[in-house]
Amino acid sequence: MTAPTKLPPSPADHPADALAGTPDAGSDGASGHLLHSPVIAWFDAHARDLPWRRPEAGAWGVMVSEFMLQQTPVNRVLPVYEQWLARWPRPADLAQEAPGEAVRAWGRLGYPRRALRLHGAAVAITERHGGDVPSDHAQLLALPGIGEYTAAAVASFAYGQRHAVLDTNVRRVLARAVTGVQYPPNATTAAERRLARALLPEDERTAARWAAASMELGALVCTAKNEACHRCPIAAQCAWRLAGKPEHDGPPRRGQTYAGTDRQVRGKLLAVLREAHGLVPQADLDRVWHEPVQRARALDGLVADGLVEPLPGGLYRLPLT
DNA sequence: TAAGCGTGGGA
DNA sequence: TTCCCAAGCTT
Repeated sequence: MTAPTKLPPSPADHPADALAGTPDAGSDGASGHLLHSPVIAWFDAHARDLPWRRPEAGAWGVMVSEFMLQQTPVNRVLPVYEQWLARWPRPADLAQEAPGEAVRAWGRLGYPRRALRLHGAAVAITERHGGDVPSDHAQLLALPGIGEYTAAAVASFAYGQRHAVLDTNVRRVLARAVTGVQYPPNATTAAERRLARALLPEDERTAARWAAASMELGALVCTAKNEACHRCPIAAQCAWRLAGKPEHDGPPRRGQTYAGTDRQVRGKLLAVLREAHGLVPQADLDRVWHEPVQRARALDGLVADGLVEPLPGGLYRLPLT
């Protein structure tokens, strides 16, 4: 039970009701939703001009951006996104490349398995969908590297469909504005999905607008730290703020360990492979980490993941197939 | 369900 | 410097 002790007297399983104008009022009618209208109006005035939001980006551009933005900040994605789309303007262009080229072009965005999966998705789109990014949520979900969030995001942003787009930004906005807590749970819960669905405007175009707007609000105003309530269009209705902004209790938010882990070693190994042009001898890889057991384990992991291709004679390269 | 998976910037 | 965080997915 994550509901705060003090909330408007609405049924616990239908918290959205508390925000509708009247119990039976449509959530997107001319009367406007208590959250939708101000957030969408704010978005119209303050949305960033990001390349994947421009019409010419197309569904492929949206999809590429969503892969790159999985756990990577916008500012770091921007230059790589531009180069990627210039080089591979359509899924089929990427599909005919070696997967290692995708890994190399991915650069330092992090989590390079995403590059491999994006390549795999491009192959699947070319083979199964005639080279066009599918608009169907289930077909998107079936592609490698696409989970619940990304499928909803592509369907909504690229095709204007009505889906609950529940990313970390939206989760935080809903946790605060509706549930009245500082942070959402570590893992997405059924209650959060229910709430996001309940808050979805009926009208398809409005729903898509709401998805982008609520996400942007979380990214620019309702941030994890140093939230800017004075710039928030729904500060007056925010349950968390009205409750006096109580600090997160409960279990500590899961942190990410990195220093000294296999992950760090994998990163160093792959950096060598990325920057090399020809085949890389084992000795060049051995130089990145002093501890041989962990080094070997990390390299084995990269091979197992398909990020590195081992060749006879102790040589390595990014995958050709 | 929880752990594993990169990288770099800002507080 | 250290810690926290950034449009998640997969197993």
